[in-house]
Amino acid sequence: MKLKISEVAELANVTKRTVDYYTNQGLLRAERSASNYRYYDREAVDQIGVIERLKDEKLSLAEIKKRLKVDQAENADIEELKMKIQDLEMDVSDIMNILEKKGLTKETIRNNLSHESISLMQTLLLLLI
Amino acid sequence: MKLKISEVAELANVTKRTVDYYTNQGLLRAERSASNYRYYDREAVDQIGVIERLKDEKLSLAEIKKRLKVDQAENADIEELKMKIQDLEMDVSDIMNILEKKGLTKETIRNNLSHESISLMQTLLLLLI
DNA sequence: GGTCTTAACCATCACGTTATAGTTTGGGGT
DNA sequence: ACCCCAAACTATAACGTGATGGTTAAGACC
Repeated sequence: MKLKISEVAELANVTKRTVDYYTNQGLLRAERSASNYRYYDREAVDQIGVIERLKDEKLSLAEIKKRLKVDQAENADIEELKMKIQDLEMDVSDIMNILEKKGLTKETIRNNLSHESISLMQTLLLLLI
Repeated sequence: MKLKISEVAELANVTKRTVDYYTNQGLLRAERSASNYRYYDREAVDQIGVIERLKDEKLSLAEIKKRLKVDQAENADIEELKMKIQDLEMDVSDIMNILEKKGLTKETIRNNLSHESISLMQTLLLLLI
């Protein structure tokens, strides 16, 4: 039998809000009923235990999520990477097209691009060149 | 002169958290400094006033956002650009995540990334920095 | 005027909280 | 057994909160 959010929360010794948050962040998976209720299976309780332990080791939820993804998706990394890079190429050329057609300013662009993204791109280029 | 978040908040009679939230939800636009600080122009203060008034009429922020978007539909280009750039950001961070997780080599990456794409990214960065 | 320190500020994370609106369920009556 | 209802549960929105880790700006000192 599947568990509702408060049952999961109690069994895992966390609050409902925590289960809610983890679910929204994609660290926990839940079925949805027709009425949009979440239903978890028992495995979720253990999963929360793992998450809490990793948190004690100062990992952020984002990092924990990555680690969990690795455990479960182990493989198709390079295929994924290939596809991501294709997407990236398309995005970049789209952007450049827009930049050429419209006379948008440097500021307009920078205001819409997060600084993390810029530094990520820089890092990527540094790795490659 | 541009305003910082707490200045906007005080002038508009809302909390910083509210300004933060509206900004994240895309109801308010802010420039970002190199250090990632948000800088608003005074128009933002009035904008918040409009939002609060619409909230009194029981509109949700999502609905308010749509209404504001219509008002400034002239900015379709920028919206398009924004979305493209968001896609780009996601792609880049995805790629970096994979790069961090796996010990993929420079060669593996370069083999999957076209030469044109690299130079496009370089151009983009040159425009911005 | 330059440098150095420190208090005040800022961004983000990981939830907490309150309000609203919809859902499920254990009775109670018939 | 079937219908009705209130109590308990649920999802989501819109912030609030405390911790953490950077940033900026205003003096103090040289």
